[in-house]
Amino acid sequence: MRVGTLLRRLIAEGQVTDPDSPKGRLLGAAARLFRQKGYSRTTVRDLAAEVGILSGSIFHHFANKDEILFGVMIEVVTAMEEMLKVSLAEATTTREKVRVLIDNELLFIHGKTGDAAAVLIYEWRALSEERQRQVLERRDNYYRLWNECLQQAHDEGLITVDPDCLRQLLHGAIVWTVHWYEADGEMSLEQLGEQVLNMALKGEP
Amino acid sequence: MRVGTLLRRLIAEGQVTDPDSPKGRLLGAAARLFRQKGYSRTTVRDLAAEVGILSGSIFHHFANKDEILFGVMIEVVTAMEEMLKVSLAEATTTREKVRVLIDNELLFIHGKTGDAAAVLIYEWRALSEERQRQVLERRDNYYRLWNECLQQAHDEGLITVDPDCLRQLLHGAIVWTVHWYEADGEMSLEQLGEQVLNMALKGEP
Amino acid sequence: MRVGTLLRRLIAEGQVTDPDSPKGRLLGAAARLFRQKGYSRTTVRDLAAEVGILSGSIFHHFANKDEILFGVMIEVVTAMEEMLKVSLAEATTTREKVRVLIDNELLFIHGKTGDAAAVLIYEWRALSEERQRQVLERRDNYYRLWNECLQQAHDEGLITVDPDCLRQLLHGAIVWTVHWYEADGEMSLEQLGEQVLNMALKGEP
Amino acid sequence: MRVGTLLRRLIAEGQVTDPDSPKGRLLGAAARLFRQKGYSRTTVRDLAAEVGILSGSIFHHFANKDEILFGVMIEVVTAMEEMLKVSLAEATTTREKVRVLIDNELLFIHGKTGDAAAVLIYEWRALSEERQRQVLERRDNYYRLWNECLQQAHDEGLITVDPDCLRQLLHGAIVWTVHWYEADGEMSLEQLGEQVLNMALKGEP
DNA sequence: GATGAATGAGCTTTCATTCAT
DNA sequence: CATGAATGAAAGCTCATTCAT
Repeated sequence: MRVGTLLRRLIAEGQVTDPDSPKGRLLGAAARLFRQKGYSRTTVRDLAAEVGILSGSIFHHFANKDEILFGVMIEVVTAMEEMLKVSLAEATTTREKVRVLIDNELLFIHGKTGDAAAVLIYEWRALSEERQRQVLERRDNYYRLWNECLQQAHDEGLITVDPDCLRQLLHGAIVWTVHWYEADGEMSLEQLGEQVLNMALKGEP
Repeated sequence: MRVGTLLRRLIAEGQVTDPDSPKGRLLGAAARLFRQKGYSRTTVRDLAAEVGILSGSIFHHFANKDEILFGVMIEVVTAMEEMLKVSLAEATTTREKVRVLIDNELLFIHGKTGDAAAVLIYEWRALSEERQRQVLERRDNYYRLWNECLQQAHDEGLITVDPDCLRQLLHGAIVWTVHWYEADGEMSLEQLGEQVLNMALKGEP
Repeated sequence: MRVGTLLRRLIAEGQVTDPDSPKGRLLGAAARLFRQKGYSRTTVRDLAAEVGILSGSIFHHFANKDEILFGVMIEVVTAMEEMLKVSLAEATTTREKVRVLIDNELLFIHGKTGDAAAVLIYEWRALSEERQRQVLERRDNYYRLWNECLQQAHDEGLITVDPDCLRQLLHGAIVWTVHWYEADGEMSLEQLGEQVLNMALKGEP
Repeated sequence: MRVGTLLRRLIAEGQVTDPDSPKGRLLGAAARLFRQKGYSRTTVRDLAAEVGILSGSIFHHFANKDEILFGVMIEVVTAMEEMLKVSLAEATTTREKVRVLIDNELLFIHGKTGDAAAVLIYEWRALSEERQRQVLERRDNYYRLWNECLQQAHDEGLITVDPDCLRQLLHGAIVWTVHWYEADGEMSLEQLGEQVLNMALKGEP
């Protein structure tokens, strides 16, 4: 399944905001600016200017700035989890599943949702504690999917190191690609996924 | 050589500020607070309170807030580079050298300089562009050391993937440990280093 | 005559808005909220919410917020004056008339119109100057009725102090009951009226 | 004892702010403006302009606008209570004491503290609930002095009505003078006090 | 009539920075 | 060197009012 297809479903379910609605355009601009300049250096006036409205109008859609950050984060983490579930269900072997873990994350980081994903990772401390808890719930669900999968790989001898430790190391390696990988460079996203998979799995084919 | 020994040398050379001087205490507090709350959410008053002076007095030591952030970053990046140089010189085999790359970075992230290292990584966008350039120079020197070393490992067949790509993946994996590795947990820093090394090098123990 | 009877007449005459009409319900809610929270701390949205419409719709009934405050004030001051006229006409002796002055005011402050009466007294400065003038006219008519009556009482030797001064003192004493008198407490409104009358008239039972 | 003498003592004790200090000048201006335009229609910019500083500087002296209102109120209620205590101690007969109750209040309403006294009375709802409690404590102390005194007058047959009710009626009559009494008019403040005393006490001189 | 998104001026508050003492 | 009051620009947010639907 393609990400686009899933997003349409999530929009229909109300879990993700339609990017063509005023609120959705605001979230998109927020993701872009928060990533570019950081949350606290982005003013609501910047945000408003980006979507062509006035600063006061923002507060028709969000109660405060924190809620915008929350919106960006919760929607992308939701989409990541849902997409991962669907993709894992489509994979047959454990090896394929591990590949799915990696590719799914790379897809969200370097696809259209890249800004939101980067914000989710790098603006964590800027979110109010109460809302951190809500995002955390979702993120834990997502991590659980990783853990189950890597545990299975460990049981089958595909990997030898502690699955929990490996998850964190891989996650770090993938997340960091935000800073250097260029989608339109020499290496395709698939090749990058393969490199990471190689790092994850000892021996092979 | 221990980090402490090196730092004393760098202090003597004026490349790093004596942490017992007023300016040094300020930098230490800045590193801690910038990491904890983020640069823009840390006020100059917070900083002053942390070291027991009043906000106005800070500007006897630094021209502005940006210069404080710069101070934190430039000193840690300098120390990381210098320490890496020394440690690499002490290593004999290429394998050992790769290990040194990893351990050196882990040491800076989880040792006494951890706060500054985290700030270097996560507050990059907060630094003014002109000073970013200055830090970048140093960081490029540091990366060059990694590249040379990994290139050699590649030439010797220790690693098979593109050294540049591997460097970034490893760097990401190591940097991310900031978020999950606990120095006083079950796993020692050395064991962690070994895990990363295993991930880096195909084949043997 | 009862207040209710008079109000029906005033509604028929168009001097007071029917409290069951949308506009009337708005005025009632405004009186309540303006008294409770004060005019400037009551938002047009609060008002709309109270009567179950949306904020924009308010401006079909009133040109602006100031006009709502004016509506509350002018209607209650009108009713107070009209009611006082009727009641004075029904009184025979001067003593009875003074009693009517007092009771009429107490009735408006502690009856159904209490909120509006309190707003009239305590939100004076919030009203635009131009509209203050209009309310002032009515209020002066009302005061004239007091003055005439107290002057008569003075001429008859019922009171000895300056009628104008006495009017203000009594008015103050009555208005302040807003803050402490409880209609469902031990003292009936009539007993309260008697206490005030005693204060007003020297001498006899 | 004169009010000025008492205020000097209270300033020395730190219970009242020196009106010549920056903070004191701010409180004076706040009392004036809050009375004139109402608390919520007075902006901190108005306040700053009134004392010739910039709006930001206000927050060196007060944490927020609410604290300014609190400052105005708590200082005047404190002074009223302290002044009343001293004056009551100087009075010999009960009749004199009742006169002191009245005169003290008139003095605060029409003297230099008049603005603050008016704010205390008319901006009550604008104060945050937590701080209302603190002012309430002081005000209750003040009312207790009234009650004790009027109770004594009742025991001695000077007054016949319920002391508690009388206190409220008198208080209302006095407070309302804010709206009509002019210190530079025909009637002196002493004459006004006498009128109120006459209203309070049956029988006479 | 009612809606509700948008407006835009204006609010309180924050904060890096300055400077006379 | 340290102080701390003052600065002033800019922040997040509020809210009466408008208007196309």
